[in-house]
Formats: sequence, C-alpha cells, structure tokens
Amino acid sequence: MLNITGFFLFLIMSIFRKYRSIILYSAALALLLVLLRWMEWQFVLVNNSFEIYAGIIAIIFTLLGIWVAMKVSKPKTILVEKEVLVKSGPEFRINEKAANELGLSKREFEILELTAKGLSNQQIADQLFLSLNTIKTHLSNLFLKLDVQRRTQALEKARRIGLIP
Amino acid sequence: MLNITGFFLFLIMSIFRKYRSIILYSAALALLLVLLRWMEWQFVLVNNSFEIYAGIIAIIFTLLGIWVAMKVSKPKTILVEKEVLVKSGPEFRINEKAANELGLSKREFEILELTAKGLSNQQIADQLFLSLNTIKTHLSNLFLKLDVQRRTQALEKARRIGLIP
DNA sequence: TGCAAAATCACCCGAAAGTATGACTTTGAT
DNA sequence: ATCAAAGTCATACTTTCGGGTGATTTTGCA
Repeated sequence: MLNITGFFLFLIMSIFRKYRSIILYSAALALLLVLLRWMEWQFVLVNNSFEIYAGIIAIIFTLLGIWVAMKVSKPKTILVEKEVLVKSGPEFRINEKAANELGLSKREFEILELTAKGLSNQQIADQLFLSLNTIKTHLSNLFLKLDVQRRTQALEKARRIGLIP
Repeated sequence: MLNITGFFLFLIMSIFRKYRSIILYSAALALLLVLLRWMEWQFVLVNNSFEIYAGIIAIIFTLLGIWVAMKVSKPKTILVEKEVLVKSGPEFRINEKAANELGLSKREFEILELTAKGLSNQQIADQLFLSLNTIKTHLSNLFLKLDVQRRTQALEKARRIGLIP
C-alpha cells in the first residue's frame, strides 16, 4: 500500500520537476488574473472606462509573453568560444578558405559542426529551432558539395580538408 | 515640384522598408484594438462578462508578445574565435591505454577505426570478410562500452578520450 | 527594385543503422 | 580440461538517414 502511494508521490514530484516552468507560469497567470479582478473592481466602480482597462491588460500580457519567450528560448544569446588550432606552420584558417572554396553556406557549416558533435538530425533541429526536414535538406546539400553519401563520410572528409578540427 | 514630392515619397518608402517590422507590428496592434473594440460591443451588449473579455485579451497579447520576442531576438549565437597554439608534443599511444580501460576488444577497436573512415557497416563487413550482422553486433557492444547511441556520437567520444586521432 | 541564392519546410520512399535476443564456435588463461 | 570472454552469425523489429521533388519565404547584392 505504501508502495503505491509512494509511487504516486514520486510520479507527481517528477512531473512537477519536469514541467516546473509551465506550472510556475500558470501560477503567475492566475495571480495576474486575481490582480486584474481587483483592477476591474477599481475601474468599474470608479469609471467605466473599458478601453484603458483593455489597454493595460494588453500591455501587461504582451510584456508577459515577451518574458515567457525569453525564458523558454534560453539558448538565444550564447557566447560560443571556439578554439581554433593554430599550427605554427603556414596553414591558418583553412576552414574558412576551404568552406568558401566549396561554397558552403553558413547554415551548412553550422549543421556540419553539430553533426560532428554526434547529434542526430532531430537533436540538431531542436537546438536550432528548425524543422527536421530543414536539417535534412541542408545536410543533403552539404553531402553534394562534399561529394559523400553518409554523415560519417562527410565528417571524415571535412576533417581531412581542414573544415573541422 | 515633382522633385520634392518624389523625394518625400522616396523618403517614406525607405523609412517603411527600414522599419517594416515595427510598422507592421503597429498595424497589427491597431487592427487588434479595432477587433477588441468590436468584441467589446458584442460583450457589453450581449452580456457584461468582463472576465471572458479580459481572458481573451490576455491570451491574444501573450501570444503576440511571444511572437514579437521570437522575431526580435534573432541574433542568437555569437561566435568568438579563440586562437590556441597546439604543439606536436609527446602523446603517443593513448589509444591503447584508453581502449584497455574501457575494455574494448581488438575487433571492436578495429571496427571503430573503419567507422571513423566513414565506411558503412556493409563496407566494413566486406573489408573484414565478416557478416553484416557481426559488424552490427560489434558496434552495438562498442556503443554500450562508450555509452552512446549513434556512430557519430561514438566517433566524437572516441576522439575526445583519445581513442582516435 | 528585381533577381539569385539561401533558408525554410513538407511528403514520400527505400536504405542504413541500431536494438534485442539467441545460438554456436574459437581462443586464452587457469 | 574447463570456463569465460571474444568472436561469429541469424532473425525480427524500430528508428534514423538519405535521396528526390517541389514549394514558399528571406536575404543579399547588383
């Protein structure tokens, strides 16, 4: 018996942990609604100005929406430090040049790098806020430009010609 | 005279182009306000349900805020390149030691290397005179030992821990 | 201003990769 | 000689990739 209740407690806790932000947002929204109710009383009792009321709600919730979006889409402004290996020899910045010679676009190069980190297409899509199909398309074009058939082949070749460390 | 009017037209057009998103947003907002005015009429005339009205406004403007935030916060990742000198120091034969520590067998390591060259499972099977199933089995075991799910992930990890150059 | 390239997304289909399980043989060490 | 680990292979199933085609929107440049 205790086992079952414990299980449910655990379940609830894990659900809370998982969707904490959503739950917190809901709570904040509820709070705001209460606040609005109060404001409603104020305005209705004092003067029946609908428009001011609507405007205030609009502004507040616009800001709220912006805030939520900022919160949710955390990885927006990350500062990525990329270490570029500089051999003392005369081969600097091959990746840039090689990429230009091959005609790789920014996106293609970016996705190539994520591929090199072992991410699946779906994971790349999630990370870049893109569709899975888009990733596939970019990779297809990349494969054409690198003249390969598989992602592992692409990585090997990219490494060989200095596109990737 | 035509010159002056033309100039102003040009000016307006260029301003429009420059701040198109802002102008469009303003327009959308104005439209929404009109819509709200209409809804206000509806609700006021039909039944005086303040809360539904407020809720609708809240939802609409929350979504609007989210949308705006998404649009505005476009510049995501700032890429800072950091140059690091690399020396061809004395680091031989890490692979052997690392392989032993992980408990990789000879075959598994061999197949890992072929995978790193971008070969498909079938090509590896052909090259080693083995069955495709055998390659899959070895790779499965390798993935277990490396704690990964995909070959690209395996390659990344293997490279990271020095199994592979 | 208009055009080409880049970027985005969708749908379909087949191939490749990965998972799980079981079985048999070889090898190496005690 | 025995036993465990390594190696080999199979079957069945699911998931992921890759190729092809087409369409729309954004962007950068001439």
